Amino acid sequence: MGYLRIGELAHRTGTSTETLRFYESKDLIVAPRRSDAGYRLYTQADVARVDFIVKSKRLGFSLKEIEELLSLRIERESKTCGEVKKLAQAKLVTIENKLVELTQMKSALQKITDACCGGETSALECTILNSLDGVSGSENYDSKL
Amino acid sequence: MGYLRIGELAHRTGTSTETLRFYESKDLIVAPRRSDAGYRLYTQADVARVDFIVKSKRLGFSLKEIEELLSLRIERESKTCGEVKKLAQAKLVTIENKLVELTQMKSALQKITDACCGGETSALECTILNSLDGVSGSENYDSKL
DNA sequence: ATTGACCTTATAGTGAAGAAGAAGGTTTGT
DNA sequence: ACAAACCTTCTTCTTCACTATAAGGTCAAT
Repeated sequence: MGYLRIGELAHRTGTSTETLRFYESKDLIVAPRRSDAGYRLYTQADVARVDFIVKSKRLGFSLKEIEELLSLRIERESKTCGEVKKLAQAKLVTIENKLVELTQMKSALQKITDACCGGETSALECTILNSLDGVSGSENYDSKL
Repeated sequence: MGYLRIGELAHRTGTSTETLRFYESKDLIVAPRRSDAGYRLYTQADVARVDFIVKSKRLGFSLKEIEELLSLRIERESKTCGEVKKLAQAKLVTIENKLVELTQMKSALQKITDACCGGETSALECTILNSLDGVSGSENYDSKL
């Protein structure tokens, strides 16, 4: 009971059937069992997995990075517990950097909406770059992780 | 004093000269003044602008979206104060959604690093999808903004 | 004055992430 | 029983965001 065909999975996750087959070809989702006619049959676990992929993409992760996140698990004899932990911690740093940058961006936008219309700041100076002054910069980001 | 040529700007922002010319062709950066020989001469403001572009890209914004963010300013007769404010608020919603998702991802990864090695959870169950259970889902995200 | 490291434009090529289409098989409703 | 709406594989096309190459001009040092 409860199997989904590819169209239904696409609908629930806001993707398309082509995209799902593409993800399968890239090993982002595991090849599901098939019906007698050869139709793909998905489960709820697949819905969660695809949701995760969609979300991660919105956050700027590439499919390759998403694969790494999804394969963060202990695989007997292939990956030790410590290795997984190390990888997860590296990803955590990436995410924390993104959080900082997003937060800066948020407060810059808030400054614009708060101050520029009816605020004391001159309207012509209200750009996101002005609002970011003092936080923007190429310092402190390890582009390679 | 203090002008940068394209190579120096590329170096300071972690981009390349080709990328900078490409951004100029896409109107993401304003065509700078030129030297007698036709060399592009950039200022500190350009450094900030490119830094912003690079950062925004890491956060999953497309070049088109970045252009929108950068053009959030009152342009006499083309955009009113209220229009800018409305746009900025829409962007704010997008960013807040990203913040929520990133935060969920962060705590999922923290669960992995905290619980999986030496924790009471069975090592084989330690995947990011398990950690995300209960928060993952395709609910509540306005994909169009 | 010439070498090397810069810069110029223009055009072509690449990789990621799909989207579209062809040709055909399956399932469901009427 | 037959049409509509699914599904299958395979191949080609598109968009985005660069990246590389060609052919040449500039600048600073030796």
